[in-house]
Amino acid sequence: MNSDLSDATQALERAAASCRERGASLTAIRREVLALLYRTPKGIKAYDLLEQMRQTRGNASPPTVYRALDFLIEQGLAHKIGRMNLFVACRHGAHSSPSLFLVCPKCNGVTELEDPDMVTSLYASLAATGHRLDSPEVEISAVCPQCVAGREAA
Amino acid sequence: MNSDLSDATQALERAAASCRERGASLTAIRREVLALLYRTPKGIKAYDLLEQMRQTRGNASPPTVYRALDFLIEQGLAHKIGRMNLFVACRHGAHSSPSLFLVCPKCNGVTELEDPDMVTSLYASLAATGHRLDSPEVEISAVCPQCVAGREAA
DNA sequence: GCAGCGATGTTATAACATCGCATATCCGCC
DNA sequence: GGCGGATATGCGATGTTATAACATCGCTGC
Ligand SMILES: [Zn+2]
Ligand SMILES: [Zn+2]
Ligand SMILES: [Zn+2]
Ligand SMILES: [Zn+2]
Repeated sequence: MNSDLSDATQALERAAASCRERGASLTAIRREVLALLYRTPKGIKAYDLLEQMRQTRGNASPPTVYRALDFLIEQGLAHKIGRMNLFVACRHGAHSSPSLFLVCPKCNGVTELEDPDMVTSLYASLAATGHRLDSPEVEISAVCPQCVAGREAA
Repeated sequence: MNSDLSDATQALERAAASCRERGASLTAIRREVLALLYRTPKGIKAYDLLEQMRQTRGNASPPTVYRALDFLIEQGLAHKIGRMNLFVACRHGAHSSPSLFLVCPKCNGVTELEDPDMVTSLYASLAATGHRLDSPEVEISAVCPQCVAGREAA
């Protein structure tokens, strides 16, 4: 049975609720963008997103999608992978602990990984040099399991 | 006394030697770009680099600098910080172990940090999910010591 | 009504990066 | 010296990613 759809719907409703709690609102545009992000778990580029948007909203323009993305990132609902100019939905409602973003150089897929031990070690390293961790996004280039196996997924 | 200059000169000569070992050649353009990277340890953008280049080489164009940067990155002499579209010289001749790149969101400065413990922990995390580390560049957003102290360096 | 405000529409442009093809330079070989 | 391939550079155009600037809409409170 089709649980993906209802999963996505539930996730959208949770997202809307968490925005409301913070006094922000998940408007129709933002909701559509977030839904598209949910549909492409490996990440999507802003202009591909724009193209998708235009299918239901002919007048969508770059600011339309960038504004929605900025909002979603502010709300912790999405992340940007700078290395690849790729945007992904956050897999963890709203996480306080940083995530590792594993970017596969073969298939360009992104995997979000939470790992408390890593983060502990990370904090220690940074503290030792006087730095303070700022964002929840740590980008790492790492070949994904599929591509390690040689299957070179799309 | 002015040891920066001779340091940079030495570094350039080491770089040239390591290129030669690999059958590559550090040509005049590439050498100039690398020298500019050495002069801006916090990282520099491609088009700022281009502007600098034009002061001594009026006909420099975007491909001029991007080609040189690609070469330097291939040779392990420079790194790209995807998050910021910033390029930095590698602080470690040619390093096999990955580095952490701490990008300060206040001053946009980049610090390259080698930390074996972190890397060990990182390998463990990745192996646990079937990933294999690919590139020597791990990007982390972290406020630098100067900015932690509130000095908001340029 | 009508200010105040957040969101959106719209146009243009800034900023970053690559392509394609011609020319030049180097180097080993005849 | 002359040739041929590989590498490097010049140069114009183009492609890709992101933001600036300004107008407008729709709601809420007064
Ligand atoms: Zn997340
Ligand atoms: Zn992959
Ligand atoms: Zn390095
Ligand atoms: Zn700083």
